[in-house]
Amino acid sequence: MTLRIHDTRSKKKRFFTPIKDGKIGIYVCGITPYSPSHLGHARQAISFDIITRWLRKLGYDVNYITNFTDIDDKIIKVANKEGKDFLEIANRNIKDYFQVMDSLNVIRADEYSRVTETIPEIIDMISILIDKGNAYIGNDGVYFEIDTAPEKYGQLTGQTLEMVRSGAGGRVEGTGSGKRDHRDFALWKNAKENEPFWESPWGNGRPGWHIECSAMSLKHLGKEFDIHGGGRDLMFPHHEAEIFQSECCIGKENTVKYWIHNGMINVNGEKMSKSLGNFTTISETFDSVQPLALRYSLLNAPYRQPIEFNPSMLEESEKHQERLMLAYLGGTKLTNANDWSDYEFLNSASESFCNGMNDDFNTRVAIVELQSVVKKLQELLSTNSELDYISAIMGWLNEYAGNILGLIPDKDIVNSLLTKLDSKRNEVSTRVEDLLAQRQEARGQKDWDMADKIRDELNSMKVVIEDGPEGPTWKLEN
RNA sequence: GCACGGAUGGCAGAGUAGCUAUGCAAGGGAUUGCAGAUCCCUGGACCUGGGUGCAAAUCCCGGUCCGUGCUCCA
Repeated sequence: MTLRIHDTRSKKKRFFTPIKDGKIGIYVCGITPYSPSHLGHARQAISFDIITRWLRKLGYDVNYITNFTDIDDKIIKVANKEGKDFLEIANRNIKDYFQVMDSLNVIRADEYSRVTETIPEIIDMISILIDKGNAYIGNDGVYFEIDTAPEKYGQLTGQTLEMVRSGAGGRVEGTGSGKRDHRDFALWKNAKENEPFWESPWGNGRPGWHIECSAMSLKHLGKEFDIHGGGRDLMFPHHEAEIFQSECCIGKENTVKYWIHNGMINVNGEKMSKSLGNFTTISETFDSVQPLALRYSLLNAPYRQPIEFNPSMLEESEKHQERLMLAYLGGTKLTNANDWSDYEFLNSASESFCNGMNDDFNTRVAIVELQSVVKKLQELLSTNSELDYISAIMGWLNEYAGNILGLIPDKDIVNSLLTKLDSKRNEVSTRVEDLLAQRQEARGQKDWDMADKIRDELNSMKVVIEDGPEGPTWKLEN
């Protein structure tokens, strides 16, 4: 089965073929770093992390570019409020972004382009648009004139000029500013007092919201590239504005081959967003859940579906992720990872997994396969037999749960986890074995009160007892 | 209002025509003194009204409800 991708522009799943053989350019709209990252950002980052991981797995040479919009009204607002430089605010939040995304096992993009480092390219692009007659200079900035390319309206959202012209639900902003038409959008905003600015042929100012992505994708990926991504909420106006700017500037249509949009995170049926104030930051979430469990829960639905966020969904993921880790650590202790091609069960799991991923990156289908493989591993571990099979499963897990889904931490972390567990275990081992022997004696005499008392004591040492057919075993709570 | 998308068991969530999704939760069983972990089994769903088909959760039309976008947003 070959890869199919749902393309927002054509509104259907299309078989994927790159523009250039073997190479893929992908640009994803990043964040405006005016506050710490919330779960919506995690969903976006993880969605495209999975997409690039899978494209690479398919053998493509992927160039993954994303950005920080590090100058913007909201950043300025926060900066003024705190009496700090706008870049200090941006950098602080970018630092937070990297920190949480690293712990979510998001592989870093090849480039994190920044608006403040792309000003010359942005100015070039605006100049071209003015020269070509697509943009005009208003009294407070430069604007793109929609009427110069009306056929490009509604490319992603299906809206027509007339619809928006006629009312937009009564929420049309007055032209007010230097705009000729309320649908025109700013390419360059003249600086007001006490605002950061850059020099330009049109006076001191800064870029409008949409132009930076057109300029940055052009700068890093060229005039045409394969995939442009971002959150669903960016379809309009942001991505449609990009289509206007890029296509008019470059003089070509369809400069992006596939448009990919990830779904939103909902809270009580409503989109999580900064403006509604119903957001949970990623680092907050880590107080109650392991980072990889959060990752798991975000992969538990296909990237385009909305995800309803609530505590029980996190609990369930935590359970699954813990089960995966316990089984994985158990296997790691016993044997090394190995090739799995001799095992029919694992081959068919791979096949279903890959079919799911090739069907527009359906991680939910992939996770079902993962669950069945983990179950198999638990089964083998509980009987402690078939080491060859276990090592084949470990190989499978490294590839699919690790490299593709990113649910297994780095080898170093796994090893340190194991040694940490071991050393802790050694620390308490003598004492535990001693108590355990006493408990066994009590149990032999059917002195259940005594036995349970000892068990309570062990529990208070964070030691969990599991009585089995071959006597009790114990482990440390993490 | 307009555009786009969605409606599946208690919950989460796959599935574009015919065959058990899956997981969590629930119930039963194995194991156990109890507990836990693990294993086995069970029940339970396709918003609504029409249509097409031998056959529809799946395709078509109408309705209802919900979400997103139309304003900053991942």
